[in-house]
Amino acid sequence: MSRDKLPRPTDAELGILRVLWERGASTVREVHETLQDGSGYTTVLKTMQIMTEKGLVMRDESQRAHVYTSRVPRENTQRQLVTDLVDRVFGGSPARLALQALSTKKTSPEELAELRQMLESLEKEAES
Amino acid sequence: MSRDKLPRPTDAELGILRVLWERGASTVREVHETLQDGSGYTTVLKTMQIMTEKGLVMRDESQRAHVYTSRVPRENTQRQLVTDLVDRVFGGSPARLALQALSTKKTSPEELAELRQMLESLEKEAES
DNA sequence: AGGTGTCAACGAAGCTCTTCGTAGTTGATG
DNA sequence: CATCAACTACGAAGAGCTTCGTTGACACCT
Repeated sequence: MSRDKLPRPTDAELGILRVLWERGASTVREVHETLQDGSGYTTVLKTMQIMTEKGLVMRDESQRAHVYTSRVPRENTQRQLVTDLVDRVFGGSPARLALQALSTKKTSPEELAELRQMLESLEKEAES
Repeated sequence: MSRDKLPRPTDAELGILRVLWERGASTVREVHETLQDGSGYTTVLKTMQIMTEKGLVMRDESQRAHVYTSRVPRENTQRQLVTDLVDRVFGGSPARLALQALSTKKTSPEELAELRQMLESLEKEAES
Protein backbone atom coordinates (compact mmCIF):
# COMPACT_ATOMS: atom_id res chain seq x y z
CA MET A 1 0.00 0.00 0.00
CA SER A 2 1.14 3.42 -0.83
CA ARG A 3 4.49 2.04 -1.80
CA ASP A 4 4.30 3.85 -5.09
CA LYS A 5 7.50 3.56 -7.00
CA LEU A 6 8.73 7.10 -7.17
CA PRO A 7 10.45 8.05 -10.40
CA ARG A 8 14.11 8.93 -10.32
CA PRO A 9 14.48 12.53 -9.16
CA THR A 10 15.72 14.90 -11.84
CA ASP A 11 18.93 16.88 -11.47
CA ALA A 12 17.23 20.02 -10.24
CA GLU A 13 15.15 18.00 -7.84
CA LEU A 14 18.20 16.28 -6.44
CA GLY A 15 19.82 19.62 -5.79
CA ILE A 16 16.83 20.70 -3.79
CA LEU A 17 16.58 17.42 -1.94
CA ARG A 18 20.20 17.74 -0.94
CA VAL A 19 19.48 21.09 0.63
CA LEU A 20 16.48 19.72 2.48
CA TRP A 21 18.44 16.74 3.74
CA GLU A 22 21.19 19.03 4.92
CA ARG A 23 19.16 21.83 6.46
CA GLY A 24 15.96 20.04 7.33
CA ALA A 25 12.66 21.83 6.83
CA SER A 26 13.20 24.97 4.81
CA THR A 27 11.41 27.68 2.95
CA VAL A 28 11.85 28.29 -0.73
CA ARG A 29 13.93 31.33 0.03
CA GLU A 30 16.30 29.36 2.20
CA VAL A 31 16.68 26.65 -0.38
CA HIS A 32 17.22 29.18 -3.08
CA GLU A 33 19.91 30.96 -1.11
CA THR A 34 21.67 27.75 -0.20
CA LEU A 35 21.79 26.53 -3.75
CA GLN A 36 24.39 28.73 -5.26
CA ASP A 37 23.54 27.84 -8.80
CA GLY A 38 22.31 30.58 -11.05
CA SER A 39 18.66 29.62 -10.96
CA GLY A 40 16.07 32.23 -10.12
CA TYR A 41 13.76 32.25 -7.15
CA THR A 42 10.64 31.38 -9.07
CA THR A 43 12.41 28.53 -10.78
CA VAL A 44 13.19 26.95 -7.45
CA LEU A 45 9.68 27.63 -6.24
CA LYS A 46 8.14 26.03 -9.28
CA THR A 47 10.33 22.97 -9.02
CA MET A 48 9.43 22.56 -5.37
CA GLN A 49 5.75 22.85 -6.21
CA ILE A 50 6.13 20.10 -8.76
CA MET A 51 8.03 18.01 -6.24
CA THR A 52 5.10 18.41 -3.90
CA GLU A 53 2.74 17.07 -6.53
CA LYS A 54 5.07 14.16 -7.15
CA GLY A 55 5.23 13.37 -3.48
CA LEU A 56 8.94 14.02 -3.13
CA VAL A 57 8.46 16.72 -0.53
CA MET A 58 5.82 17.81 1.95
CA ARG A 59 4.59 21.35 2.37
CA ASP A 60 3.47 23.06 5.52
CA GLU A 61 1.31 25.98 4.50
CA SER A 62 0.48 27.24 7.94
CA GLN A 63 3.05 29.98 7.64
CA ARG A 64 3.02 32.63 5.01
CA ALA A 65 6.31 31.33 3.69
CA HIS A 66 5.54 27.66 3.13
CA VAL A 67 7.90 25.24 4.78
CA TYR A 68 9.07 22.23 2.82
CA THR A 69 10.36 18.93 4.09
CA SER A 70 11.74 15.99 2.19
CA ARG A 71 9.51 12.96 2.11
CA VAL A 72 12.16 10.68 0.71
CA PRO A 73 14.94 9.81 3.12
CA ARG A 74 18.42 10.36 1.81
CA GLU A 75 19.32 6.72 2.25
CA ASN A 76 16.41 5.53 0.16
CA THR A 77 17.24 7.84 -2.67
CA GLN A 78 20.86 6.83 -2.55
CA ARG A 79 19.88 3.20 -2.67
CA GLN A 80 17.48 3.82 -5.50
CA LEU A 81 20.06 5.63 -7.60
CA VAL A 82 22.75 3.09 -6.87
CA THR A 83 20.70 0.06 -7.80
CA ASP A 84 19.52 1.91 -10.85
CA LEU A 85 23.06 2.58 -11.96
CA VAL A 86 24.12 -0.95 -11.14
CA ASP A 87 21.39 -2.36 -13.31
CA ARG A 88 21.88 -0.01 -16.17
CA VAL A 89 25.65 0.00 -16.53
CA PHE A 90 27.23 -2.55 -14.29
CA GLY A 91 25.34 -5.61 -15.39
CA GLY A 92 23.68 -5.90 -12.01
CA SER A 93 26.91 -6.28 -10.08
CA PRO A 94 27.20 -3.86 -7.16
CA ALA A 95 30.75 -5.00 -6.58
CA ARG A 96 31.75 -3.78 -10.02
CA LEU A 97 30.39 -0.39 -9.20
CA ALA A 98 32.14 -0.38 -5.86
CA LEU A 99 35.46 -1.20 -7.50
CA GLN A 100 34.99 1.54 -10.04
CA ALA A 101 34.10 4.02 -7.32
CA LEU A 102 37.10 3.18 -5.20
CA SER A 103 39.50 3.41 -8.08
CA THR A 104 38.60 7.01 -8.80
CA LYS A 105 39.60 9.06 -5.80
CA LYS A 106 41.13 8.93 -2.43
CA THR A 107 39.44 7.54 0.57
CA SER A 108 39.96 8.56 4.16
CA PRO A 109 41.31 6.10 6.73
CA GLU A 110 37.97 6.17 8.52
CA GLU A 111 36.18 5.15 5.40
CA LEU A 112 38.76 2.50 4.72
CA ALA A 113 38.02 1.04 8.11
CA GLU A 114 34.32 1.02 7.37
CA LEU A 115 34.95 -0.67 4.09
CA ARG A 116 37.06 -3.30 5.74
CA GLN A 117 34.32 -3.99 8.21
CA MET A 118 31.77 -4.25 5.45
CA LEU A 119 34.00 -6.52 3.45
CA GLU A 120 34.66 -8.79 6.36
CA SER A 121 31.04 -9.17 7.19
CA LEU A 122 30.34 -10.03 3.57
CA GLU A 123 33.13 -12.59 3.61
CA LYS A 124 31.81 -14.15 6.75
CA GLU A 125 28.38 -14.36 5.20
CA ALA A 126 29.79 -16.04 2.13
CA GLU A 127 31.14 -18.93 4.13
CA SER A 128 27.79 -20.42 4.92
CA MET B 1 42.90 18.28 -27.35
CA SER B 2 39.57 17.09 -28.51
CA ARG B 3 38.79 16.10 -25.00
CA ASP B 4 35.30 17.48 -25.34
CA LYS B 5 33.29 16.80 -22.27
CA LEU B 6 30.55 14.56 -23.51
CA PRO B 7 27.20 15.01 -21.83
CA ARG B 8 25.80 12.20 -19.77
CA PRO B 9 24.24 9.63 -22.11
CA THR B 10 20.48 9.44 -21.84
CA ASP B 11 18.68 6.25 -20.85
CA ALA B 12 17.92 5.20 -24.40
CA GLU B 13 21.47 5.98 -25.42
CA LEU B 14 22.86 3.90 -22.61
CA GLY B 15 20.76 0.97 -23.68
CA ILE B 16 22.21 1.18 -27.15
CA LEU B 17 25.75 1.65 -25.90
CA ARG B 18 25.38 -1.46 -23.80
CA VAL B 19 24.50 -3.45 -26.88
CA LEU B 20 27.44 -2.04 -28.81
CA TRP B 21 29.81 -2.77 -25.95
CA GLU B 22 28.53 -6.30 -25.75
CA ARG B 23 28.26 -7.18 -29.41
CA GLY B 24 30.83 -4.87 -30.90
CA ALA B 25 30.10 -3.21 -34.24
CA SER B 26 26.47 -3.70 -35.14
CA THR B 27 23.78 -2.59 -37.52
CA VAL B 28 20.63 -0.86 -36.40
CA ARG B 29 18.70 -4.03 -36.98
CA GLU B 30 20.98 -6.02 -34.77
CA VAL B 31 20.81 -3.47 -32.01
CA HIS B 32 17.08 -3.30 -32.30
CA GLU B 33 16.72 -7.04 -32.07
CA THR B 34 19.04 -7.30 -29.12
CA LEU B 35 17.26 -4.63 -27.15
CA GLN B 36 14.11 -6.38 -26.16
CA ASP B 37 12.35 -3.24 -25.07
CA GLY B 38 9.23 -2.28 -26.91
CA SER B 39 10.79 0.43 -29.01
CA GLY B 40 10.31 0.42 -32.76
CA TYR B 41 12.97 0.08 -35.38
CA THR B 42 12.89 3.68 -36.51
CA THR B 43 13.12 4.84 -32.94
CA VAL B 44 16.36 3.00 -32.47
CA LEU B 45 17.61 4.24 -35.80
CA LYS B 46 16.83 7.84 -34.96
CA THR B 47 18.51 7.62 -31.59
CA MET B 48 21.62 6.12 -33.14
CA GLN B 49 21.69 8.89 -35.72
CA ILE B 50 21.58 11.45 -32.96
CA MET B 51 24.29 9.60 -31.10
CA THR B 52 26.41 9.86 -34.20
CA GLU B 53 25.97 13.62 -34.26
CA LYS B 54 26.88 13.78 -30.60
CA GLY B 55 29.99 11.75 -31.17
CA LEU B 56 28.92 8.86 -28.97
CA VAL B 57 29.15 6.36 -31.80
CA MET B 58 30.85 6.03 -35.16
CA ARG B 59 29.14 4.98 -38.34
CA ASP B 60 30.56 3.00 -41.22
CA GLU B 61 28.44 3.72 -44.25
CA SER B 62 30.30 1.56 -46.71
CA GLN B 63 27.68 -1.13 -46.44
CA ARG B 64 24.05 -0.67 -47.24
CA ALA B 65 23.16 -1.39 -43.66
CA HIS B 66 25.35 1.08 -41.79
CA VAL B 67 27.54 -0.38 -39.12
CA TYR B 68 27.81 1.41 -35.82
CA THR B 69 30.58 1.28 -33.26
CA SER B 70 30.79 2.86 -29.84
CA ARG B 71 33.25 5.73 -29.57
CA VAL B 72 33.09 5.87 -25.81
CA PRO B 73 34.74 2.95 -24.02
CA ARG B 74 32.60 1.28 -21.43
CA GLU B 75 35.10 2.03 -18.68
CA ASN B 76 35.05 5.74 -19.40
CA THR B 77 31.32 5.92 -19.30
CA GLN B 78 31.20 3.94 -16.11
CA ARG B 79 33.73 6.25 -14.55
CA GLN B 80 31.85 9.29 -15.74
CA LEU B 81 28.56 8.10 -14.32
CA VAL B 82 30.10 7.03 -11.06
CA THR B 83 31.89 10.30 -10.37
CA ASP B 84 28.75 12.12 -11.38
CA LEU B 85 26.69 10.19 -8.89
CA VAL B 86 29.32 10.56 -6.21
CA ASP B 87 29.31 14.29 -6.63
CA ARG B 88 25.59 14.69 -6.83
CA VAL B 89 24.45 12.45 -4.01
CA PHE B 90 27.35 11.17 -1.98
CA GLY B 91 28.99 14.44 -1.12
CA GLY B 92 32.02 13.59 -3.19
CA SER B 93 32.88 10.46 -1.23
CA PRO B 94 33.34 7.41 -3.46
CA ALA B 95 33.65 5.23 -0.38
CA ARG B 96 30.12 6.15 0.67
CA LEU B 97 28.85 5.02 -2.66
CA ALA B 98 30.83 1.83 -2.46
CA LEU B 99 29.37 1.05 0.94
CA GLN B 100 25.88 1.72 -0.26
CA ALA B 101 26.43 -0.48 -3.30
CA LEU B 102 27.78 -3.37 -1.30
CA SER B 103 24.97 -3.25 1.20
CA THR B 104 22.33 -3.81 -1.45
CA LYS B 105 22.90 -7.22 -2.93
CA LYS B 106 25.06 -10.23 -2.80
CA THR B 107 28.51 -10.41 -4.15
CA SER B 108 30.29 -13.40 -5.55
CA PRO B 109 33.42 -14.79 -3.88
CA GLU B 110 35.48 -13.75 -6.88
CA GLU B 111 34.32 -10.20 -6.56
CA LEU B 112 34.93 -10.30 -2.84
CA ALA B 113 38.50 -11.28 -3.56
CA GLU B 114 38.87 -8.40 -5.95
CA LEU B 115 37.47 -6.04 -3.42
CA ARG B 116 39.84 -7.29 -0.79
CA GLN B 117 42.74 -6.73 -3.12
CA MET B 118 41.55 -3.25 -3.92
CA LEU B 119 41.06 -2.47 -0.28
CA GLU B 120 44.47 -3.70 0.68
CA SER B 121 46.19 -1.68 -1.95
CA LEU B 122 44.32 1.38 -0.76
CA GLU B 123 45.32 0.66 2.80
CA LYS B 124 48.91 0.26 1.82
CA GLU B 125 48.80 3.55 -0.01
CA ALA B 126 47.34 5.25 3.01
CA GLU B 127 50.35 4.39 5.14
CA SER B 128 52.73 6.69 3.34
C1' DA C 1 10.14 -4.62 -65.80
C1' DG C 2 7.53 -5.10 -61.83
C1' DG C 3 7.06 -6.45 -57.17
C1' DT C 4 8.88 -7.16 -52.54
C1' DG C 5 11.63 -6.45 -48.61
C1' DT C 6 15.25 -3.83 -46.26
C1' DC C 7 17.19 0.24 -45.19
C1' DA C 8 18.29 5.43 -44.11
C1' DA C 9 16.39 9.95 -43.82
C1' DC C 10 13.25 13.27 -42.41
C1' DG C 11 9.86 15.62 -39.93
C1' DA C 12 6.48 16.11 -36.61
C1' DA C 13 4.25 15.21 -32.39
C1' DG C 14 4.08 14.36 -27.44
C1' DC C 15 6.29 14.48 -23.24
C1' DT C 16 9.20 16.13 -19.44
C1' DC C 17 12.27 19.38 -17.45
C1' DT C 18 13.71 23.88 -16.67
C1' DT C 19 13.26 28.56 -16.84
C1' DC C 20 11.19 32.89 -15.91
C1' DG C 21 7.82 36.85 -16.48
C1' DT C 22 3.69 38.42 -14.62
C1' DA C 23 -0.10 38.80 -11.60
C1' DG C 24 -2.24 38.48 -7.34
C1' DT C 25 -2.07 37.98 -2.15
C1' DT C 26 -0.64 39.15 2.29
C1' DG C 27 1.68 41.49 6.02
C1' DA C 28 4.22 45.30 7.74
C1' DT C 29 5.33 50.20 7.78
C1' DG C 30 4.88 55.00 7.45
C1' DC D 1 -4.95 54.01 4.04
C1' DA D 2 -1.27 53.83 0.64
C1' DT D 3 2.89 51.74 -0.25
C1' DC D 4 6.37 48.40 -0.32
C1' DA D 5 8.42 43.93 0.21
C1' DA D 6 7.95 39.01 0.38
C1' DC D 7 5.63 35.40 -1.11
C1' DT D 8 2.61 32.02 -3.93
C1' DA D 9 0.33 30.85 -8.15
C1' DC D 10 -0.06 30.57 -12.97
C1' DG D 11 1.11 30.17 -17.59
C1' DA D 12 4.00 29.89 -21.30
C1' DA D 13 8.19 29.29 -23.68
C1' DG D 14 12.28 26.72 -24.99
C1' DA D 15 15.07 22.77 -24.95
C1' DG D 16 15.98 17.93 -25.05
C1' DC D 17 14.35 13.17 -25.40
C1' DT D 18 11.58 9.65 -27.37
C1' DT D 19 8.49 7.99 -30.47
C1' DC D 20 6.89 6.76 -34.95
C1' DG D 21 4.76 7.45 -39.68
C1' DT D 22 6.07 8.32 -44.18
C1' DT D 23 9.06 8.68 -48.03
C1' DG D 24 12.47 7.43 -51.09
C1' DA D 25 16.56 4.64 -52.32
C1' DC D 26 18.30 0.31 -53.32
C1' DA D 27 18.82 -4.64 -54.09
C1' DC D 28 17.09 -8.92 -55.16
C1' DC D 29 13.87 -12.15 -57.27
C1' DT D 30 10.64 -13.72 -60.78
